[in-house]
Amino acid sequence: MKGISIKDIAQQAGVSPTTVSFVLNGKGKEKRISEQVSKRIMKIAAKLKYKPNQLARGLRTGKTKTIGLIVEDIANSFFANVAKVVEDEADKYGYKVLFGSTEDNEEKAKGLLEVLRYRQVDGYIITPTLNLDKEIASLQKPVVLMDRYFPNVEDFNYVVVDNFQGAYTAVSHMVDQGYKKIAIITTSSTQIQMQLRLDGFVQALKEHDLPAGKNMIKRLAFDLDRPGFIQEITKYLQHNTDLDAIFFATNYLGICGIESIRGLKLQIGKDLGMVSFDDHDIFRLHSPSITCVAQPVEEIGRRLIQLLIEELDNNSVTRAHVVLPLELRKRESTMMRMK
Amino acid sequence: MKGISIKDIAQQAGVSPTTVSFVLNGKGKEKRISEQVSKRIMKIAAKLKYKPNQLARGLRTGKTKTIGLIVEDIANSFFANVAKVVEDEADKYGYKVLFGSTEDNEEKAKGLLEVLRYRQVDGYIITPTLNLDKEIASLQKPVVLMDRYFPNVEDFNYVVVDNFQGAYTAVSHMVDQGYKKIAIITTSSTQIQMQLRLDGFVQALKEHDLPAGKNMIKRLAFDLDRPGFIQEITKYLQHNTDLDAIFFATNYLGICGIESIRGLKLQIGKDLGMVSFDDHDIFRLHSPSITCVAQPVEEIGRRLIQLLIEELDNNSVTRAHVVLPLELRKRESTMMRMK
DNA sequence: CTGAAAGCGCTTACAG
DNA sequence: CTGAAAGCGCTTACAG
Repeated sequence: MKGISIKDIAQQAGVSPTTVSFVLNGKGKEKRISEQVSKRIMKIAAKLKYKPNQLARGLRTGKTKTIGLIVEDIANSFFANVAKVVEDEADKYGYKVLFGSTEDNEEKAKGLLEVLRYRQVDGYIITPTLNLDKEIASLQKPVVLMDRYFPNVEDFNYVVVDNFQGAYTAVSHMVDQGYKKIAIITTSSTQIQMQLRLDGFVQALKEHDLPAGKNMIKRLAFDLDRPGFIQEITKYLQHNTDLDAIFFATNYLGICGIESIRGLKLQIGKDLGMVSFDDHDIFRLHSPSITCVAQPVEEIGRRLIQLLIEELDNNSVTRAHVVLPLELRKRESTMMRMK
Repeated sequence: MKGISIKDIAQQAGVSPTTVSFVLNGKGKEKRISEQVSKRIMKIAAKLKYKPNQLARGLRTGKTKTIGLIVEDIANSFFANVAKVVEDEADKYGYKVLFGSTEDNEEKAKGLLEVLRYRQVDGYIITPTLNLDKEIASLQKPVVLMDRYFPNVEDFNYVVVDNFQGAYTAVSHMVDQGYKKIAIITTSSTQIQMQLRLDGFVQALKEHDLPAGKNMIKRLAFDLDRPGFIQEITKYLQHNTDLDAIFFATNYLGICGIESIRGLKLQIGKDLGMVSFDDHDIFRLHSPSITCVAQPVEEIGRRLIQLLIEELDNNSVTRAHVVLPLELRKRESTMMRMK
């Protein structure tokens, strides 16, 4: 059970632990340890397969080389894909990732922050829930927000996508394709990313002089389960038979939307056009395939780590607000309008 | 930056750090600390929002309350879903999860083990790559394997599914549905879980007196990317036009299979039946929907943590080999045979 | 060129 | 009933 410690090496090399520490941390030259001694120490360390105890090091230095990643739901493909990139990128800098899912629940998020805090993580990547700004501000460590941010708080780094532009682009594309009565199905969340998607939707309708009244906007409680979403969407579609296209504000709404529309025996693209926010394997493979505005997952992950590492390494406190564009992926669900 | 330590509380309470430690660890009674003192300490700790430094505690006790989770690919929906359950379950016992993806690459896996080891994780859940048994055996901490195991090594706990039965069931179902020339598309991996799926496939064919020759088995290099898989599958199908059904041995092969078959303008279910190992949102939503044998993700996650915690808490060293059944989900891809 | 010593924040065996 | 002290394995300011 007991591992090799610096003491063991010191003993075998006939020097002090101090010297071993210097050499192993590459400070041999700086501290003017003789070549001989350095080599001897290195050799012994290698032979014994010495691995520094990160706990002890962390306790002493205050650095754990660990990043806390808080997402909404690690099982959701968007977050899982970002997590993968984050993991890879963090690894390049010697950091490991502790993760947790909030389910977008405030209390769960606070619990996660608390746990990560007393595990002394060096920095955080956080998909915040509502009202989490105070908690985050008290973290005293580098933080980068993802997916959403606090519109009233300038003081956090973040990497998000241009939700307004994404929604606007999606809806304009539908208009170009000949759809005229376009509704949005979104969640009841008042968070900024959802608000901006709604704003982009409304703006696009207005600019094209299309009806943008209340019944073109359907908000669903975001704590429903899949059958609940499907039921609600189905009901809405049944009561609004004059619609000719739907913009779904998240990928899971889009997926539930497909099931709802098919349940009603309507043909996607022909009877009812659709675009979803956020891509998903399903959208590419479904027939008809589903048009979407896709998030640049790779770049999101890379920028998150890049910002975090910058602050971690340089101790610089630059505030960066990164807003990445979305990409419209035109597919069959908006290509089959019979006009 | 500096947090509240046990010393601060001791000072304010006018007692020693020892006493504070006893009280805060619920050993007040056992150590016969007076009610008065205990209450005073608790109150001060609460007021100061004291959080024990896990690093220091870990250094002293050798326990970090951290589990290392090594999967093949956290972005793959199966592993992402298991990770979610593992996270939730671990949380119930006060454990956090450090994760990493191996890409089924031996060297990457070894690197991960090394990192987790010197971060002193208390236990491991590992999706092993080939030849990782020596490394794992040297871990000196509780380990539970998932998804696959080492057939020659009895000494590890594991939670897997009954791959043989799953493949056998899938193929038998196809036979029942009237398909007669059934091929398997699998990877070139020689790992046990893939071998058993192949064995189950062959066994089912033999029992039904169906051709089970070499050209009914297509193995693909597992390091191909998506277009590579699609190209290879397409080529295989073009050269074997007499097949009437395919069993795909993993969900990503199934997904690529859908694309390949559609690229060839064949109708799934009618021209070519298909079943995939492992369910996926896509299979449920695709039209036609895709029959699969599904893994019990929830139960896998629960059993993994249960086994690990058992060993962690009781220090018991029971060897448990859990083999869970798969569930055949009959869908349209095996329902449309014209006979 | 090298080392003794202090200290990070805990826990626990020992002493009284 | 309570506390002084040692120690987990490191790093680093200080001394020589």
